[in-house]
Amino acid sequence: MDRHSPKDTLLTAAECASRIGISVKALRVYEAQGLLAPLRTEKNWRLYGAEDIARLNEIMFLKQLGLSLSEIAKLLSGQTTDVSRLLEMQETLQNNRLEQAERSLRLICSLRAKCGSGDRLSMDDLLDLAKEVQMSETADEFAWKRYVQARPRTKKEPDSGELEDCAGEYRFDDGSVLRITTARDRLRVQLLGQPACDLFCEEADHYFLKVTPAQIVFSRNKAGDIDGLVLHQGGYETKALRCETGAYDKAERELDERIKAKTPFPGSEQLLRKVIEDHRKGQPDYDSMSPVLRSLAQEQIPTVMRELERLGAVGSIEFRGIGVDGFDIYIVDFENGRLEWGLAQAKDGTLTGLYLRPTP
DNA sequence: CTTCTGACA
DNA sequence: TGTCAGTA
Repeated sequence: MDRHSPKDTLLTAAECASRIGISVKALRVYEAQGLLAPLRTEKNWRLYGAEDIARLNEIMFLKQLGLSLSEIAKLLSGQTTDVSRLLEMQETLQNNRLEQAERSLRLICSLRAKCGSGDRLSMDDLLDLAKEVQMSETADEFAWKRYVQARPRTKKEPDSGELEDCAGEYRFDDGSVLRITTARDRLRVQLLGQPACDLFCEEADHYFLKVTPAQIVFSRNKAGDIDGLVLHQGGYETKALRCETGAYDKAERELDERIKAKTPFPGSEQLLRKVIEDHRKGQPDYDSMSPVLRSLAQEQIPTVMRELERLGAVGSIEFRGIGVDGFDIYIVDFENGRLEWGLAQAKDGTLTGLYLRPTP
């Protein structure tokens, strides 16, 4: 079957290379690595069509994230390029870089001002600076992990007995519990306060969700028994260890009691005030957040700052109750309006969830 | 004059 | 990846 419609322009290797700004050699190397498969003329000349250029975009995107050609080959094998998925990743990557650059620039400017006025930089200043540099280095890693996580997957029949092996309860470092159950021919995953989701097998011990780009990879001990799992979601990899059965039910009962008794997390109102003021200043305490929330908060900060500026000072805060997902819900009155805020904390006090929305 | 492959840096 | 040789 012809992959190209008649009106598609086909480019020779030289044209293709010069229009993109790479070398013909590079094109040949990509092809040798199995990344590209352009058409050929009778004389065996390469012809690049739109699909090949799309693939080339994908290759160059992954390359700029620091992946080697062989890693890219593994990632792309058997997949055809999904341009809209690629564009979405490009957009979030560049937005992240933009925000990262602005953060770095703000810090650098303030430190330069300090230097210029003759002050010596403090230990904290230098540590902050180093951390900032480190963050901009690792930021790209999230981008390709997210890309890998968003990759389309095809399901396969799991080996017999594997589903039963995986079923059980698992606890994350922050204390939250995840339950894996078998249902007919598949696994289901349940996180407290959230609806159960079907899991689909991709390969042995590797499962994926269809409702959201996320995967669960089970790990086995030397005896071959499942002893934990890693949740891949939102660019993050979070590990959980198998725990005693009943932990999930216990956590569920505790949550039910909290909901009935309307008991907020200890000190959560005070925490909310601090969170709001930190956001107003544009300096949320990222260290007290879970990694997933941290990246969300970093993406949202410009929007939230604008909103808080519009709303003005905080007036009264009223506790509304506990949501089914365990969030403490507050109605916050500001000078110029009111908002519903929700926040969730892990047992160790880490902020794991945060949202704000107009009051219904 | 150009591309292609394969070798070597 | 760049470059070079020997072809088609």
